[in-house]
Parts: sequence; C-alpha cells; structure tokens
Amino acid sequence: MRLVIAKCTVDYAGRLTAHLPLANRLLMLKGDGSILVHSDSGSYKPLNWMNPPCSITVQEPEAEAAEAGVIEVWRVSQTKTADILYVSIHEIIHELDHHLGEEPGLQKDGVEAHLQELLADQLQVFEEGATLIRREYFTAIGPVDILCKDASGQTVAIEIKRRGEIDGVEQLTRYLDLLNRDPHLAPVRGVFAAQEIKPQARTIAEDRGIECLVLDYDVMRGLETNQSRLF
Amino acid sequence: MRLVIAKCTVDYAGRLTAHLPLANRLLMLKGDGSILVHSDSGSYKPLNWMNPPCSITVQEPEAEAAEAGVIEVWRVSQTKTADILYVSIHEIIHELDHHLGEEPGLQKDGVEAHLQELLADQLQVFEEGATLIRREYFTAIGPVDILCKDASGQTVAIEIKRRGEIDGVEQLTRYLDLLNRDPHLAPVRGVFAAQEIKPQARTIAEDRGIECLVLDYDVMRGLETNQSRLF
DNA sequence: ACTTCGATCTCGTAC
DNA sequence: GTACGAGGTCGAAGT
Repeated sequence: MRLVIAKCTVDYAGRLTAHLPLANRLLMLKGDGSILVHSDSGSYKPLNWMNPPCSITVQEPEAEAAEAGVIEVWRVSQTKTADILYVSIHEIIHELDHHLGEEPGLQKDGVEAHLQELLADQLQVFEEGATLIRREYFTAIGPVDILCKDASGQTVAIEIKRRGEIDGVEQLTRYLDLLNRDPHLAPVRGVFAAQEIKPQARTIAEDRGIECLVLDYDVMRGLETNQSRLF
Repeated sequence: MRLVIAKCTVDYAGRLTAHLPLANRLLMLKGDGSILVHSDSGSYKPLNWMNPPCSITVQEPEAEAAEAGVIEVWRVSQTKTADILYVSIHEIIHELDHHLGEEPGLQKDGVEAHLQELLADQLQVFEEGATLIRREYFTAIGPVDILCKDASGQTVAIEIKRRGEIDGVEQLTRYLDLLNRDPHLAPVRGVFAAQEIKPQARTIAEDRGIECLVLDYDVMRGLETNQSRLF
C-alpha cells in the first residue's frame, strides 16, 4: 500500500462526472491497483475512488496544466467499464510505502437472520397459540420467512425485515397471492414483521389487509436467554 | 490526519459484533476523531471503522493481552450510540501525521433529477404533441415524476429512473392504480423511462401495459444546449 | 457467471 | 431535526 498526501485536483468520468477542486488530500493506492481519495473528515466513503480491477499510469501534464502548477497526472482507468479518473498532482507533501501482507478478513456476527430464528422460536410474540409449520417455506417465487397456524388453525404467512419498507409489503403480497391459490392453505393471513415499520409501508400493508407487527430485538434476545436458562 | 500502519487486532460491538484477527493494517485517524481500518485490497469500504462523533482513548493492555503481545489498546467509542471499537496494537510499523486543511467538497453532475428536468422540457422525446401537466405531481402515495397529456388528450404518468428495475415498475403501477380511480384523469397511460431498462423490469412493465422508454442522457443534454442557444 | 437483498449502509434532499 | 429515496452503492448468498 502506498500512501501519498498531496495537493491535487481530481476529475472522474463514468456513471457520473465529478470534480474535486485543488486541496490537500490523502491518496491511498492499494496493492490491487485501486485508489481512494480521502479528506480529513466525513465517513468512510472516500471523496472519489476507483475500484479494482484498474490500472494507473503517470503522465506528463499538458502545457496548460503545467503552467497552472500540475507536476504530474495520474490516469486511473477501470479495466472493465469505461470509467476514468485523473488525479492532477500539484505537490507531494508526504509519501509512505509498505507491504501489508495477508488479510485474514472480518468475522461478523449478529445479522438479521437472527430475527427470523427468534420469532420462529417465540411465536407467542406474534400471537398466543400460534404453531410453526416451517421457516423458509419454499414457493415458486421464493421462500416465505415463516409459515405457521394461529390458534384457530388458520394459516399465517409472516414476512420479516429489519426495517419494514414498501418492498417487503410487495414481496409478502406476492406470496399471499400465491398461497391463497392453494385450497389446502387458503385463506392465509399475512403478517409483516419488522423492528421498525415505515408509515408508507404500514399504510399499504393495512390497505391490503396485512397485519403489521413491530419486533423488539433486545426483548426477544432476552426471552431466548431466559428460555435457554430455564430448559 | 494521522496514518498508522500497525500490526493489530480489532473488535467492534454495536449493531453487530465483529472481529479482525492479527494482521498488518492501515489505521486512518481523521481530524473529526473518526477512524478507518483498511487492508491492502478490496473496495473503498474499510474492514472496520467508527463514524464521527466519537472519541479515542489509549489504554494500557490488560495483563493477559500484554502477554499476547499487545502494547496498547485504542478504545474508540461513539458519542451518540453505544457502539464501541477496540484496536489492540501489537506493533507500530509506520506513522505519519499531517493537517490537510479545508476540503472544498465534491462537485457532482449527471444525477437523476436532471433527467426529469430534461424530459419535462423535451416531452417530444417521449411523443410528439405531448404537453406537460406538471412535474412531481403529488398523490397520497407519493409524487408522480411527470404527469402530461398526449396529442389525443389522454393523461400520461411517467416514472423516471436512471436504471429501470422492478422497483420502479412497482412504484409506477401503484401510481397508475391510484390515478385511474380519478374519473377526471382515467384512463391513464403509464410510461417507464430510464437510461437503461433491465429485461426483467421491461417484461413486467409490458405485461402490465406500461410502455418503456429508453432515454439517451447525452442526446438530451445536447438538445437542451441547442435549445438554449436558439432561444 | 449473474441476480437478489441486506447494510455498523452513506449521502443528499424535502419536509 | 426527521424521513425518504438513490447510490459510481458495497458485499454476500444463492442460482
């Protein structure tokens, strides 16, 4: 990895065109040829960048640019797409080069699939007396997150999201349309469950007779802990 | 901005928990207190990070960690949320500190809003004789990008996307359902316009009687330039 | 290989 | 401020 702190301008042309006026920035050149342009604030997204695979060539500035103070131009071109990035260097302030070696990679834990497991184990959170038919109940158009029966024996399809938005309601609607064609299952209740349900999604869901269920992840995790202690 | 190349492990606990095994990495400490952990490959997303506002304190390692080779621990805590990040430093390989100064910011061009403006000004691109009713025609479920009348006087709802995908067709479908309930407007034609329309989106759209319109951004920008020169 | 969907999404913008 | 949609989304999982 090569790190360069430089006074530069940057021009990008690809899906959009963008320009960075003259200022001091960090240029990070990774081992795979990609480049990131970072400022001293903002979140993890660089001001500008080029994804691998790409190649960097150093060019002499054109006469006009040289007069404006450009000492060299880095031409970064994407190998697959036509995207291109020009970094016009006015001054190199610091430079540092070091080979980092192997990256073992990030180990994650605690994703959204957990919500589905928790609700399947705790169907009373949805309704007392509900019994699981199965998780990931497969249909021709995709898996229904949870299929169960309520206390009266009616089939219930539950769609689970972390954040409930319109897309999720559309998805559940398609499942319900399909499931209700099966005389063994129909009529099927639809339940849209999420940690947070957006107003527009709730409106559309309720307009279609779909029930909304807000899940409290921390409470459900707590219930699970208590259950595992009890049994 | 402070740049440190170090042999380290990283532990994050917040919305999820994550761990980085021992390896050499770049630690970028920005002026606003945020920190990014980058490896030598991958895209612009860091392996791990903490967003501002956050504070960093350096701690002595606990006895067990010290025996494992940890020389210091950086405790990075988010000011608002309870998120926390620990960087356990085993060895500092390089270090570089420099104040970058003001960042003038990225100048973008070529967004989707521009497509809407252009098409509203150039309805002949859609169909000769079409006349604008209004952009961002507001409905109970959101704004219709362009509402206009065709040469025969029929109402037309146009949904514009940069890339036309299924979501956009669903959105337009909802608008059409709603608009067609209004006897002053019905029957309403639906037009799905985008720089690029995915085959699946096109299939669904046409199956629903929605017309697809591929927009050439460069040509439309050229037309606008010519218009502003003529008038 | 391509597609779909979640994300510690980030980022802008309208309200 | 919050809410919503778009992204040069990124990244992983499944097909």
